[in-house]
Amino acid sequence: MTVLFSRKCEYALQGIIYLAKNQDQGNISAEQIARDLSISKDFISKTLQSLVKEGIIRSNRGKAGGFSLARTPESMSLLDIVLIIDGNTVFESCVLGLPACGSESPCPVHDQWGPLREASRQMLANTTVAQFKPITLIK
Amino acid sequence: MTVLFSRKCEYALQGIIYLAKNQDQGNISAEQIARDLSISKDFISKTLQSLVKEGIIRSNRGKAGGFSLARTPESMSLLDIVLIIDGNTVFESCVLGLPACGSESPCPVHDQWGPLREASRQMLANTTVAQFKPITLIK
DNA sequence: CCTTAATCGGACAATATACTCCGATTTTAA
DNA sequence: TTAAAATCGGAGTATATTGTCCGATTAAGG
Repeated sequence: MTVLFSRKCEYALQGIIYLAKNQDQGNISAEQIARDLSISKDFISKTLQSLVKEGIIRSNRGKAGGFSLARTPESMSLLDIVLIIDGNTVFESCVLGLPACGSESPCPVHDQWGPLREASRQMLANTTVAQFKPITLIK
Repeated sequence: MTVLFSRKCEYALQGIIYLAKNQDQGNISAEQIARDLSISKDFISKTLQSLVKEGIIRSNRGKAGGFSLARTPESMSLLDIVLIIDGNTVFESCVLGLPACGSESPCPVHDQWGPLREASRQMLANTTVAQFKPITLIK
């Protein structure tokens, strides 16, 4: 099991953080990202393509092509990426999977989970990709 | 994607809550549980067998057999069940999946996620199966 | 114009999770 | 003793996720 997000989502986050860290290099190939982050080139490539479709990053084909940010890293929150890749079901449904749980007939942890979920959401919404620039991505 | 726990874990929680609610009936068959919770008989059966192995619930074969709680519902926390089925990786590793993240070199959300994770854990640890007795499980 | 290097897209393979089937065993009770 | 009803265990199937392969397309540069 992943902690909270899918593997694909985790890679998307790592990839976009990598692009922010190396923003000055211009286009960065999937090959380079894959090598430095120790993940599959084809998989990170596919994942980044999803972000391209949403306009979060840009891609250029051909020689000297690659990926680059489409906006400033300061304007991209982690939540933006999470919502694109995993959607927002994490922030909805009952944490215990109880079908009848809801505000009208809450389960015993419903009212406790709500604030925790909201705090997680805020944490992701208030953290920008730019804040990861000084962070080491590799082990 | 499930919210936080595997489907199997969610079923285990629902199953054990069902047993607590109907504790006075003695042995309860997987068939009855499956029917009332609208989940597969074979799957809930397998899932409950995991809990039997851990001594959380009891099982009896043969006619009039079925499952029943091995301890009082007041003494069983949600965390007990979660740890048995899903383990505690949810309460460890970096929420973003960053390989290098840890207390010595934390990612930007590391210090925020820690308390949230701990609060989730406490929520599960402090909530007993008994508290779900008045809760409706079906939709 | 040709080679090289890159994304793109579709199909495919591998793995993990979710779920099913069925025969063996156990127990109750007629 | 026999039939019914239940778990147990092992194997198998289905589906979703994860990861791979490769040919088509695009662009740069000699």
